[in-house]
Amino acid sequence: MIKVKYEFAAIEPKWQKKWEEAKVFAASDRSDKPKFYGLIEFPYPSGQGLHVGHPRPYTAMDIVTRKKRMDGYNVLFPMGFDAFGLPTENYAIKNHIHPAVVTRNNIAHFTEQLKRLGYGFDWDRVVDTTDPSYYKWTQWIFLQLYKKGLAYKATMPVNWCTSCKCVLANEEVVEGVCERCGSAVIRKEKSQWMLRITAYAQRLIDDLDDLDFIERVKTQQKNWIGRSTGAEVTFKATTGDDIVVFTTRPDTLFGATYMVLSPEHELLKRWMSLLKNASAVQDYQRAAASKSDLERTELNKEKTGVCLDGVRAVNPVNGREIPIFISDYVLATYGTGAIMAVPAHDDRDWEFAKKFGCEIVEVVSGGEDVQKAAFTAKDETGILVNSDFLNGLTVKDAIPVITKWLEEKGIGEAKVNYKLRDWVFSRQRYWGEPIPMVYCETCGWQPLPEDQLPLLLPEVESYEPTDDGESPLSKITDWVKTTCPCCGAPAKRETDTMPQWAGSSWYFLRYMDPHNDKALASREALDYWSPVDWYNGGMEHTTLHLLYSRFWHKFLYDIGVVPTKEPYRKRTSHGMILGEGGEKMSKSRGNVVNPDDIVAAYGADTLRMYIMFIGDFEKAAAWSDNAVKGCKRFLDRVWNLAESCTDSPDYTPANESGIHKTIKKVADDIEAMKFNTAIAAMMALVNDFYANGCSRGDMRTLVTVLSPFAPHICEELWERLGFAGETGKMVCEMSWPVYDESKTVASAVEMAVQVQGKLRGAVRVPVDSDEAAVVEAAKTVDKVARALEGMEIVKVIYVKNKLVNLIVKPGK
RNA sequence: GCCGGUGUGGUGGAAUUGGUAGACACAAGGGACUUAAAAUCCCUCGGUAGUGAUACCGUACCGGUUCGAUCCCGGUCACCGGCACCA
Repeated sequence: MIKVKYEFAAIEPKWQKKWEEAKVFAASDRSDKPKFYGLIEFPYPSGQGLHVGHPRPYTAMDIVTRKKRMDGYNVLFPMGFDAFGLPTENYAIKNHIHPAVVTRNNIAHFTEQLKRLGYGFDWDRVVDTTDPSYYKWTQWIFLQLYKKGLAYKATMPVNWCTSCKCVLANEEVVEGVCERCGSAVIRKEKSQWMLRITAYAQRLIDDLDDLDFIERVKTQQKNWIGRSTGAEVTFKATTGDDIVVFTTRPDTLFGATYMVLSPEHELLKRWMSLLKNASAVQDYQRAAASKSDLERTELNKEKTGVCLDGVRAVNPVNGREIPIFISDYVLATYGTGAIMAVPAHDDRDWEFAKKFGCEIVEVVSGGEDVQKAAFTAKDETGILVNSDFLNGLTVKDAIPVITKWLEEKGIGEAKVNYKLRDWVFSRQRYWGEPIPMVYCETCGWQPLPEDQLPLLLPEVESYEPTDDGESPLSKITDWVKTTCPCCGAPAKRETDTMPQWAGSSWYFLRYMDPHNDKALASREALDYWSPVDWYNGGMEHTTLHLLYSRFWHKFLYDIGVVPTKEPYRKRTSHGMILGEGGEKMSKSRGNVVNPDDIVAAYGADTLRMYIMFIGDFEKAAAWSDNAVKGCKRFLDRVWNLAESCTDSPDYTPANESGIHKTIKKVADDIEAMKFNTAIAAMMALVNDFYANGCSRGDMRTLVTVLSPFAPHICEELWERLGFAGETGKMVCEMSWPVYDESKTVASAVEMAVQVQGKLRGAVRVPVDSDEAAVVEAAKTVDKVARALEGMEIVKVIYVKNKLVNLIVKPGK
């Protein structure tokens, strides 16, 4: 047999061209077939081009959708580009090229690279978030949000990235620094457009229950939304003002021995003139304001604060007067920005009380001495003490009693709080969707009439962000100056743009009907394709893109635009591809692998095979150049089989059982995203073909089941073996082969024989042999016979077709 | 600190979720072919002892349940991811 290496460099472009010409991957909007919508996260078209991380999810979903087509589904598998954003803008600034031009070039480069990998995308449905015919609808959705009161302008302390010169959403701040550039994030008072995602907090939690999302995505989203139940309680200040606090432990109200307000609390302004230590209070406020988020959290070891001298509060349950502090361990942005402190039963309050000498009163017994440590258990171990009418109750029972009491007295009520904050939606940058709002001195903020959409980004000379925190658009006076849609008087446009997450929050809807200029998509298309059946993407988007897009979708559902309350039925996630040493790939480490190089050296099919064979799809995996060669070797071996196979259309008897098993195994593994074991099964089958010889019939099935993974070589083999001529179809248009369950089981099985639970040998017996026959056969095995010598069998454990375990004791 | 996950040969990883641990690959070693190299093909490949058949040990560590544990339970350690003063 002559061993040759197949000419992937000629074969791959040939089939890519044929697929494109025949439009085999175009989704049909009308079909009798069931629909399947498979989605991967569309890339940001960066100047560096495709990274080897990209092909992992893309190849996986390409395999899933190719398989679904073979199963008879009408498949939608689209691709697009999430092209607004800072890197393009920064590149444009540096090189004096318009971001739109940069984007166009990058998209062209990405498209070329993606096509070289042989993906079955429907290229007629490409979306680009920076295309005015696309962002018209992003703006339209914003206007609907505004009309329903879910978009509002508010002045508040926001996260400000000192390097990007731009505000960030809470989700974009990671460990106190900017998620993108790693620079320090500070608090800055700014007037911002906000989206009221908090209005959907409960539904975003509840509706997870019915979704087929991997568990860690669900828990991560729930943790991020951070629901907690408790009560809001009003304390009276000695000035007569109300101080409202939120607590999850209303049962400990009798143990509240002081209060703490956040340094930003608004009552402080009102009280300032009454305070004898006003200057110390103001110093503390200033110090807290100038701290970055990072400093504020880093310094969490040592509590700081100032006691107000001149105003005190009254505990409403026992009438005791208690001091009020300000401290930055109380956050302005959570609950009411004020707390009642119960040092006996809260670690933070305890620590603060020790430092400032506050009284520590035990109100829940069952723990250690509360003077030595806080007792925080919320379970049945604690019994209320020193708490008047609550005494003797468990914590669990006391909570409803005290809550009811507070409600009856009109000083409190049950309350649910969320960690989730409203979404800061303005960015002071150029390369984003303009926010379609106009400010009029007399009418206030007015939405742009929908017939004026899209509101186009104007041409500017400089995209440079400004140091004063204004968007570059603010300098385009011609564009800023407009008239009020309401009264016609001179007015100004909003000059901030939308964050990158805007366009990606609804793109999957546009794929359903990408060229519609009357609506974001037609009702028929939405009804037919919704929801996305399977969405694969990165874990890093769990609390950003995935949460935002669920929110927008729920809103669109509420206003009757989309037919489903959730956008995605199933969500899976892939692990990262690391560099050769197991470290993250980066230019500075010099361990970046360029997919183009791999395609040039080994072909796209080899890259696809390797990236799927590399390991567990959900886990991170380190790149290995050597292991790539193993996959190339496998494809060469498949190629060479076609030269040597017999003409028989039937399965070779020795291969038959293996073929049936492999058809089933590969199908099951694709569904479970266990691509590595699917490939292992095909490798084992090919090893059998080499050992047993193979027929044209064997090859027909092998090529068919391998085709979703390595589509180019399989099309070529399909043609060369004559199947293209016989069927008039490409292999990607064929049906998935059927397997015969009865033939997946061999006629004889090897069963393990154990004595006292220890493996002593194996017997080959007919399938489904009964216990007695197997035991008799087992006794003839040398090692078993030796172990049974002088023993009496007292018990037999028999597992059909698996093993037999003989339990013995010394005989006579 | 809280939540979630992982720990298996020299390496990546399998094991139908309680039933023969190490499939399939990579690397390594030996051999064949070759003037030579590459490629290809064949053999070995968890550890210890033994020429050998074989025996014992072995899935991070300690213990438990079971005829039988990589899998279940309790405890310990290590690493990874998320959240982090959220009242």
